[in-house]
Amino acid sequence: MKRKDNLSRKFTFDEQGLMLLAKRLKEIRAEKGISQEELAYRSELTLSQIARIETIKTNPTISTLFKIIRTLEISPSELFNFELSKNSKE
Amino acid sequence: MKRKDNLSRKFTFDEQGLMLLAKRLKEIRAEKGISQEELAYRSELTLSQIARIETIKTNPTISTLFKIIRTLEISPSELFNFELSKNSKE
DNA sequence: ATAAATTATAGCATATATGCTATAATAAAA
DNA sequence: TTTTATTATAGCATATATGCTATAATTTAT
Repeated sequence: MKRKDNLSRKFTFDEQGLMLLAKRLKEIRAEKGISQEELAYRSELTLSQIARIETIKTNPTISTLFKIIRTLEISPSELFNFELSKNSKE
Repeated sequence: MKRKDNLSRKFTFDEQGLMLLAKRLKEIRAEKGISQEELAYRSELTLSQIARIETIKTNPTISTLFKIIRTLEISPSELFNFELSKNSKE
């Protein structure tokens, strides 16, 4: 069988960052007064994906976020207007 | 069989945004004088993934970028310090 | 209180991100 | 030029992102 003893292989899921991102997205979406559904529609994403991002159920790709950024007519820096702690592991 | 006529289902790959991101990452990495390999090591990512990002071969997840941001000791806004055109499709 | 709108969950299918391991191609240094 | 370091490619395996479709839960409006 030789399954490759690669059990440690793990993908990243940065809770802290994702949490801050979710918060920021909710804020901006609220400011603009647009529903998840409308954001999804205008961004050509699905409602479920927007909801997943805001509830921290997914680790979105940057392209997905770029779509949202374009729809909200903000600059990337605005969505990422928060700080990460030095080391999430501590 | 009923394969579900879902041939239009497409994932996002925002060339323009990914290109700007790659450029920005290279810039910052150069400023800090750190090699792809060292960045990979310190970020707990692989060299191949860093290279893929810089050569626009992948659409990284935001958590992967957060790891890089932490390693470079910058704020998220610094890596995303660029503008996207209104609509990438035009 | 009830209807309507919005947000959150869920499960399945497919596309893709990432790790891992080599190797190749380039660039920098000797 | 010949090493040496750095960047770029490649292929396979596994984990996960996302679409799609319902439905449930929650919030807001009437």
